[in-house]
Amino acid sequence: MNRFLSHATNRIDAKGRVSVPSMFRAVLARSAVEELYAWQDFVFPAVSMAGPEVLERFERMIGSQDPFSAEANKMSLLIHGGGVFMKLDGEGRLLVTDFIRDFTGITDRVTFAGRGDHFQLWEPAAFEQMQSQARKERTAIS
Amino acid sequence: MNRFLSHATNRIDAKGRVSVPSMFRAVLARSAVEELYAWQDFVFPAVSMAGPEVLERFERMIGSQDPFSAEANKMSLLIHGGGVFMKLDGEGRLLVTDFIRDFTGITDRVTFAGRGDHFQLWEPAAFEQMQSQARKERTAIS
DNA sequence: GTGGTTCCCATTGACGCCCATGGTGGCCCA
DNA sequence: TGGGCCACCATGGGCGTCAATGGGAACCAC
Repeated sequence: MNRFLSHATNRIDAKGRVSVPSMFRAVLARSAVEELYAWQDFVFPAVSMAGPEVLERFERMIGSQDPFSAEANKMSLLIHGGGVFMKLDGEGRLLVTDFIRDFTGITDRVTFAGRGDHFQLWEPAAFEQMQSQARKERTAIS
Repeated sequence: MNRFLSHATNRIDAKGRVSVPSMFRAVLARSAVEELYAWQDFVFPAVSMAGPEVLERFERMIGSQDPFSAEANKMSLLIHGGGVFMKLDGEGRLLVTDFIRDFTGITDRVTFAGRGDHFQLWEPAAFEQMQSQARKERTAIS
């Protein structure tokens, strides 16, 4: 099963690096992903990461629209302006840049959360809160 | 991946220069772009930049239209009248001219935003605001 | 000349690449 | 089943390189 599952919280070191959980790195390795596409989530204060094929999927969505429309322009503002390629160092760590910090509120610890075909970086408290919130709403439904 | 991605904010120095993020310069170098074509975005208060091939693409679009139509006329006004060539100095900086300042409202800092096949210069607060607005409107994406 | 550019060079801090260490869990073997 | 060994993962830090920024001086145009 090649999915991103579960969640874990790791510490950011003095140089601003954090280890990606080995479980997630294993999924990436199986898909032979070298470079990660990271984007600022469209709903939550979290940064999502996956292989470059996700970006291509997003770009196909834009491609189906009038390239000069305000709609396509705004969408590109999010997936291009709000996205970036990242790569891990030799030890499987990534640098927590301002691009990530400003959007998520992350300071010294990161919660990695699996989301199936991608995973996300959260500020630990924000993740806690979002998760219990989702649980509440879910029980209301059923 | 040869795309303009992500966003970053740099300071304008006393001479009115600003460094183009190295990530973007790398993309330009890979395409062997020497001279940049800059134009005013059709929707937002931002100045876009890319290699000259983008101008040629625009011109082909005009060429395929009735040369006496109001559409072709307006288009030419935007891409020719609203466009200019620029080049970077030895350190990869560009001069922030009045052409750029007047249209974008940029004063002392510039936010560079990747847009796939080109990148843009924004007044930092305006970018921030536009992006978060786009995010609110487009929650349907993911 | 005067103002605005362009071409160099200097500085400082950030980042990439490597190697080191400690802690934990799994596994093997007696 | 208890002990011990080993592999792997998270984390720390050194050091060389590069990017972003600042500023001097030559150069050009009006």
